[in-house]
Amino acid sequence: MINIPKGTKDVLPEQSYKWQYLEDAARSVAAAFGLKEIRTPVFEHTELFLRGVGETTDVVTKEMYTFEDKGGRSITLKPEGTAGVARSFIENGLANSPMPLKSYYLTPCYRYERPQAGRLREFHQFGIEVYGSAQPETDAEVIFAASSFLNKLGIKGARLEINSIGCKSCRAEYNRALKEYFRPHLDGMCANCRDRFDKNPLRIIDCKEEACRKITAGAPKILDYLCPDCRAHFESVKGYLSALGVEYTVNPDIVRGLDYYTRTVFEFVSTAIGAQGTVCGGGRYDGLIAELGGGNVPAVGFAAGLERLLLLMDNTGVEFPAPPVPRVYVAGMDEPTRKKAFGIVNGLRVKGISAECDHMARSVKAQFKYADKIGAEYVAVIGGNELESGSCTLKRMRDGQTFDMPFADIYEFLKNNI
RNA sequence: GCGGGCGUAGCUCAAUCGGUAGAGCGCCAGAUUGUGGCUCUGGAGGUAGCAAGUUCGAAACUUGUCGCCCGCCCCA
Repeated sequence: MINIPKGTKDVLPEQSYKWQYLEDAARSVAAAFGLKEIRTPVFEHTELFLRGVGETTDVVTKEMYTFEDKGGRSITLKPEGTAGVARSFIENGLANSPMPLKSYYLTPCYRYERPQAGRLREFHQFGIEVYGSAQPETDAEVIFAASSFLNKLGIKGARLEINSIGCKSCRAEYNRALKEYFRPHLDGMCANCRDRFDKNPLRIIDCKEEACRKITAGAPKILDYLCPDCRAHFESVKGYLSALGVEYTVNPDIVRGLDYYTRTVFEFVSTAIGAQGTVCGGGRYDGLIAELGGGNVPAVGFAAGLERLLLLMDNTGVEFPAPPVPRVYVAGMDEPTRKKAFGIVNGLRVKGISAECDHMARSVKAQFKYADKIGAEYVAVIGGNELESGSCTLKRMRDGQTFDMPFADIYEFLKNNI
């Protein structure tokens, strides 16, 4: 027996309607916000993620699915969606399209991690990317789009937390301040953070180790080190959010684990799905396009984890719309009547009505049971009498009411009886 | 990469002290000749994750291994 690879999940026929619901919601929100879909490959050159996501990040150093292809190229399955979109933006000269360029994606992503609640090795993201605008209202719009998406899904238990981690220049100053603060405490901190001290002191803020958290509590806050421009930008973003009635809390400890973020960062978090509470995360990444060899193009975006959203919805009792059912089941009895039922059903299908008939050589009674199980709205039986008269009775399963009509009228009847 | 928990039917789970495997749900068929849900009857379905070991005897005890789940880390 060969089983599914660790950290992956099958979406079975009985569950797939939930995924379709999520995806439909994503597409409809995207459409309303003027975002167009962009599809990029599932794998890219490894180099793209090294430069885009950041060589010191955990994602890059220990979580990527990297392999050499038969041509000797180093290839990596995308661990996130942004780098590929940025690459495509540059490669296709999209900087020459009318700005801002507003795009979204639905894609699987791959990270080699130990699976747990809300964390898989293959997972799916809905993300949006807006290129070209450095305006604070764009940040607010992106956050509002995320919020609208969650609302559309009926998700209530996700709290919005925002922060600003500044631009290159204020971050440099902040890093200096952090080092100054942490240096005398280094001995009491975890090995990980001692390592971060040199490579990326900002990341220490994010540490969950008890000892480190105590020390971090007194550390300087990035918000106190923002340059005037970044400060004004952050204030403006908050102002636009308030204008839209979006509730948020400023959490100065949000750092984000991907190196490309600048200025605004945000997360929608929930406590209802276990330890992996971030259901949607994003922010601004003004330096990414330049980092990847493109021009100086600012950008904002977010990514939402579809598995986590599904978990959250299931755990908080959010109702999914019922999956579609066959409008009608047509039963036959013997060779000629089964053939007639088969013809009627397929004729309806061609006209866009979902219809079903027997495939198991079952008795009429068993066909009824089956029709009931699959939720058919109406059932018709074609026997000798019906074949002769050219008409039949549709039985409405919900209440048992019956409707007589010629075969030829079934389509009209179903079309009008929603 | 590190910790903890758990592996018995498709699913959820039982089985006293070690005595040779069960229930509910689901699936299939039937309960007078052409009609669902409720009920009743019957049926199919198990290499007890796998492999060693202890024992007259292992689903149960021991070890190893694989898998899953949860947490750390990280992140969506």
